[in-house]
Amino acid sequence: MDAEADKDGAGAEVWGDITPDAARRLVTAAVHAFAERGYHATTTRDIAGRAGMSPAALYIHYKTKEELLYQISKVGHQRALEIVERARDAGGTSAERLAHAVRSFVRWHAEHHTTARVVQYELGALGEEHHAEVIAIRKATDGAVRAILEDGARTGEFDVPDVRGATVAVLSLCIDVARWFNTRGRSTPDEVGELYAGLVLRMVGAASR
Amino acid sequence: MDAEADKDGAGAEVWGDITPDAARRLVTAAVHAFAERGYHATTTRDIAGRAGMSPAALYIHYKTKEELLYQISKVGHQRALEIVERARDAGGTSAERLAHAVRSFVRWHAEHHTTARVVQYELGALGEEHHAEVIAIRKATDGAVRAILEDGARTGEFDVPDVRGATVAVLSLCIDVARWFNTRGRSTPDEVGELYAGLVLRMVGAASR
DNA sequence: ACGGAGAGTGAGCAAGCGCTTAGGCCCTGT
DNA sequence: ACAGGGCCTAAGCGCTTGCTCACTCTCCGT
Repeated sequence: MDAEADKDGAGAEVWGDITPDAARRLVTAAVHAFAERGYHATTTRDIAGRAGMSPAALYIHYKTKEELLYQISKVGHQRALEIVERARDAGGTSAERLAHAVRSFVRWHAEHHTTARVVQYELGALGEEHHAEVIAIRKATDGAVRAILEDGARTGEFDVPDVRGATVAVLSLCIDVARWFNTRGRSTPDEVGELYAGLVLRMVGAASR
Repeated sequence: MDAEADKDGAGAEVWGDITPDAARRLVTAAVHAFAERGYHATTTRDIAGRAGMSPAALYIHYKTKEELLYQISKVGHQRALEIVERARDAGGTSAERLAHAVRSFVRWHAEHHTTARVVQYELGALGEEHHAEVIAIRKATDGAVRAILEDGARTGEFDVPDVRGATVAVLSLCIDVARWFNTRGRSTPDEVGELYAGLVLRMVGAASR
């Protein structure tokens, strides 16, 4: 837990290391615009305007509008993958690792719900090659969660007859947080993460231990 | 279970009673186009083309492209609401009613995943008034699920400390089916409904009874 | 002092957008 | 026989879109 306090979920600890300054402003502007209206309803003029520059300036830093989406989608997917891989490779019981995965994955989707919304719901707007690249990262994420569930099922720690189906359900539950979460709601990202970790442990039959 | 066999989920038992014939063809064409590419990326020419008519013909049956989305969104939301209300008002224990709700709600989202995708993920493209109308239906859906959970929590049938949070999680899990389900996948709508009903019962602590 | 690279702008192009208009075909009631 | 409404099309209007171009400004090494 380092420096954050990111009011709207599209902030520094995700895009902080992009240079030059104008390129970073463009990315965060695009994240907000894409999350609010969707990729296709966002104009390059809108992005440039939010970043405080003229429409033409966008093309100095990015070749096309789609490349801007690609940058957001790729980095976002990589961050999400790192989170579940860290949980998969952590120590402890399968239940602890699953709880860790859900807690941090959900917290990321809530905290960065603006970015996450673009990452999870705008990938259909990517070009063919970029789309395939992102799908590969998603498969790895799916694999990491499934690995935890398989471990727990094998050791008898979980009661999961359909590992593949349960994997889909767990990921589904977490991803959908990006759709409904908003900062003006009742719960904090930490609270949602904690609640969801508990719900998922019950789902896989690990709560009574 | 009446006449169905709806190959792609945008079919007869949802839009079958729209007249005249051309209007129905336009709606189903729009459902497919919106689900595939999203509302903003779909052109009126594309919709008309899929329906086998000229672009201008669209405006004989619908005032605007947005009104087409509104029709789809409103009818779809109403159908979804009916499903959970029927489960809420059914007889049996809270667990039976919850299982019924999840099973049929999930099955609907899987069977009509094309329609459901538009219903669940394109409502942001609606105009202000239409959006408000649809949000009201969604609140009613949320209320119906919460009512079942509250019943079970009051009678001690469920173990749910946070009813509001659990309601969000249950609905979230069901809705997200529309995003990932496809007919070329491993599971049928019935199978996913059954699996999810079981997972949700465990989530609310009702499985061990 | 000054040439060249990097970063930015104002104007605007070609294409595509949602939607309208003028007119034609065909069915129906009288 | 024929007026009138319902349904449809070809053509196209006004506008916005993603993106480009010619150009300017500022900074920096020599």
